[in-house]
Amino acid sequence: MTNGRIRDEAGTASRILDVAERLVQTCGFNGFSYADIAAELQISKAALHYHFASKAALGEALIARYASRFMAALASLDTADGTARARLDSYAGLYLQVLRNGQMCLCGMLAAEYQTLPQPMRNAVIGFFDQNESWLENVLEQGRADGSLRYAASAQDTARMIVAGLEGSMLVARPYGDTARFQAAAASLLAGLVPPGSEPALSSPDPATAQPPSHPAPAAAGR
Amino acid sequence: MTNGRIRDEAGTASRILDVAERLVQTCGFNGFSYADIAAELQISKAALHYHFASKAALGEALIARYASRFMAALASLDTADGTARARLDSYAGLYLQVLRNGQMCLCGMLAAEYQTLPQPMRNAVIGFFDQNESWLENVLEQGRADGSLRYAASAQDTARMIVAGLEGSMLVARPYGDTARFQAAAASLLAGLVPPGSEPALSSPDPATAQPPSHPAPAAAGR
DNA sequence: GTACACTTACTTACCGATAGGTCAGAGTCT
DNA sequence: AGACTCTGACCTATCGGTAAGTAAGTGTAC
Repeated sequence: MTNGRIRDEAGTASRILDVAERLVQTCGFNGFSYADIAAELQISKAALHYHFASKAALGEALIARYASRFMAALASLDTADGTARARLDSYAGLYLQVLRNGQMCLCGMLAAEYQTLPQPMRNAVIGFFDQNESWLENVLEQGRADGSLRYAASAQDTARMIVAGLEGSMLVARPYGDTARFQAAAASLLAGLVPPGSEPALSSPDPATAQPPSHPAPAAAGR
Repeated sequence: MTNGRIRDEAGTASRILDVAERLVQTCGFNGFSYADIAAELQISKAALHYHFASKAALGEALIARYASRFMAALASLDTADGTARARLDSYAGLYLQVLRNGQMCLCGMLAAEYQTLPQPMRNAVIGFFDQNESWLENVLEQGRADGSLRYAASAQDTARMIVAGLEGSMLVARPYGDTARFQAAAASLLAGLVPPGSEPALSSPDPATAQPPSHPAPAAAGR
């Protein structure tokens, strides 16, 4: 009612992005087709091409939106008060949220498929990691200042280690369908950054509430 | 001359595995086709189906051979004397060797594509990680005994953190085409496991010999 | 030792399904 | 009328996989 849209007020383009994003994060960029999106949205493949001329263009839009949202989430972490260490935990929590949906980080997935991606997508993936890294560098330096974090290597190397460690924790935990696995790995990872005599970093998986590993059949639907 | 083979003494099946392995580690299981292998070996696609009835069967054989070789490498690390810490460094070195070829760990790549894999391949991927984890657990416990390693969490959680951290370091470093990035992340990762007042873990990248990042064009050929 | 049966390791030709993509036009809104 | 959004029909290329055939080697009987 707010506007004259026929279909949905959500906007077809953004609904396409929603579906495509989920598919990439679940099956990879080479693991789905325009037909899959069209079927799910019950529109024609040609309609997809109207909104996104090519799959490569869709991919670019996908990364752009994902990165913009992710950076917005990081900016919102910056406004909340608390130690750098707390922000680092929240950062890991962002990854956990994605994994809870049975999904991989969009850019982590695309990093695996990097060699098969068109150049503009490659650049965007690199850009995403660069932005994460520089945000983390900032947090790490603040953590060194406020005493909530302690690390021997440079802030840059440590930031790279954190990005890599969290991406890898998602990558490996997802096949097991076990978020506790991610939490344990992440906690163990960040434990190396905590001054001695401090409480554990990321909340360790509570055996009472943690979902048990669903080894044969993880969350998301296969194909 | 040793036998009556016409083609090559290497054996067609193993040459198929060689090419397929490289393709999976570079482009992913969904990123190459039987035609790619056939073209490279200059044989027909049907010949591939003679040796491996389906792509799924090829994938299973691929993981089996990769895992068997990897475990053999781990066993050989066990025979060499030295601290647990040294074996941990060598373990990270195995990953580095793969990355130097511009490749991802086979099972790390397949973990990303997990949702699209046939069930037997899924089981094999899980098995690979389980084997790595238990080998690492062993090393970690020995390291605690011989005093060369120190970690707060359980050996199991720490082992999972190491697998995840190294896989993630490969995943992220590869798009940058920069092995130094991997080395820095791995060193920073393992630094958390080293008793205070000890030399750094994995040899940090030497600025003199390290290859510079090849941002626009990494090593392997695109498609 | 040579004829015959059988196996191995392929090839050529082809299949139906699906991939990403194009194009002319129809329906709807302002 | 014109812009916007979308459909149906269609295109070519490629996907994994199959059927039938063949050249060369192996094993066995006589």
